[in-house]
Amino acid sequence: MQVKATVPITVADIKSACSQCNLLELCLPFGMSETEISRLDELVGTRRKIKRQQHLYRAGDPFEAIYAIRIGWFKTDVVLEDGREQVTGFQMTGEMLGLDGISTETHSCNAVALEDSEVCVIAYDKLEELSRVVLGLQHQFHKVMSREIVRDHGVMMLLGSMRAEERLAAFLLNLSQRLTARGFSPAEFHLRMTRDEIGSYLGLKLETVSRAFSKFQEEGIIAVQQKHVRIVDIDKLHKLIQHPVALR
Amino acid sequence: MQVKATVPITVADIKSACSQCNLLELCLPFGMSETEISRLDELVGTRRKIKRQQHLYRAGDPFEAIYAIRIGWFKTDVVLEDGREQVTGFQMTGEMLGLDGISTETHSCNAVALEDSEVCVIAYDKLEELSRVVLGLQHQFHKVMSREIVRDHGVMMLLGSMRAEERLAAFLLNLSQRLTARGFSPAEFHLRMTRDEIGSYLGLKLETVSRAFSKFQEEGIIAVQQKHVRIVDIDKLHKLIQHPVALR
DNA sequence: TTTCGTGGTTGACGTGGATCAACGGAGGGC
DNA sequence: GCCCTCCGTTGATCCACGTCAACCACGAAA
Repeated sequence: MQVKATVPITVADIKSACSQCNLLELCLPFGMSETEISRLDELVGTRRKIKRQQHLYRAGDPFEAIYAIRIGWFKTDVVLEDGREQVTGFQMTGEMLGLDGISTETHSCNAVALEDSEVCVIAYDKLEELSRVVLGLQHQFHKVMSREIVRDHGVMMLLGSMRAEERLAAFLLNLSQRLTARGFSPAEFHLRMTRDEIGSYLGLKLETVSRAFSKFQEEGIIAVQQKHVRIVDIDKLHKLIQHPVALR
Repeated sequence: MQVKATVPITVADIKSACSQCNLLELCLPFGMSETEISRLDELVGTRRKIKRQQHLYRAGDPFEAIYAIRIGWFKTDVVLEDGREQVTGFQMTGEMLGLDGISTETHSCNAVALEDSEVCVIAYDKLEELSRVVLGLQHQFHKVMSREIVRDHGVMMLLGSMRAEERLAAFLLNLSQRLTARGFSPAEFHLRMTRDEIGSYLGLKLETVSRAFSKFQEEGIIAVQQKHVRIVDIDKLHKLIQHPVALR
């Protein structure tokens, strides 16, 4: 194992998460001043590695912390008594998990790693405490929660008012946009989730998702092979949503 | 909804909103101490009356305040460029509106009064400021936002995984439960929204909503007449969700 | 290398809810 | 009072997506 240059790894490095982290502009510290961010370092107590398919938390677990994803992908889902599962979101680097737990002090959904991942553990009581003194933190945390609410409304729109192909188009555009913000290619990526999980998220059956992928491919909009997707014609993708196939 | 006896309105009543308000245990001050609540009175600057069908705010409006409903009913919705509308929620007395605006400092949805209504205007900068010193306020505000996220996940479940009759059953049970919490009859109420609006919320067409109402009536689960609903057999309503008609 | 299991694709067919259409009833405005 | 508009109901028909089933691709384990 080689270490970059000759900087010794100290306890400080491990502890001082935020100020050293390259996810600044994607994560909770976004928009905060340098001095504010340096105060955040006391916030992230631990990091936690989660292997693929393992739970970060489960519905019913007592709520203690929220999590910022450092590396990897997660899905969150809720499950009905009869076993029906609804995926409520896919989260990637820099995004927050666990906000659902604040309301009842118990998590109300499951968070599962889609690949080997790592999260920063942010003790909630510490966050409340610190956000009383670090103004930027309070503000940014509220924004993060609000953004989640807005995102959820978008998903409702998708589930309540769009047809299968529009939903998939919206899904792909959303992924592309979030990957771009993280410096990845906007046009080419690997899906971390199965067709079944995409279907659950989009309110469709996996066969319908698969057929929509194939249709897009036939029409020269994307190139798919299993989990690998390349967006060939992003305009067409946009138009699919703006001008639905059937005028209704 | 019945109106409480007519108490003369004084200036004190108007200014000292929270400590005098009978919505304490439903609204933002929930769980706060008496001294904490008395500090909230400086928070609610104004009240605002909104007539039926009028907007409290519109998508695109600059965000300045959140709102607590004192009297009345609202719906929130998002509208796509092509005109498709998705109702994202129905809000009643004691519930909060405007949380969507925090993330971008611009409202992302419309809030429309379903009947003549009145809200408490809570300036957001004041809220942030005060929640730094009043611990209970900070905590409660976070809970309110988190609860909204959890509620949204429930709607996703509904839209993504339930069939038409289950959706309507879940909707009616949810209304019943919220009305009960406000001291109204759990079994008999007036809907403030049209079939079309219910349909938009539930991801169904108004005809489907109407048919589901009729079906429930035939089966002796409810009695409906236009907007008046009486739940006759609440157990059957619960079972409709727990044991969906078709085993799948 | 083969086998096995999981995940993805594709076709044939069924159906729940959308669409189209006609009508009836309630309530507000005058 | 009457009109007019909006809203709700119900029936007939259609179609987007679900269901069922067969098969294929890929990666891990043996």
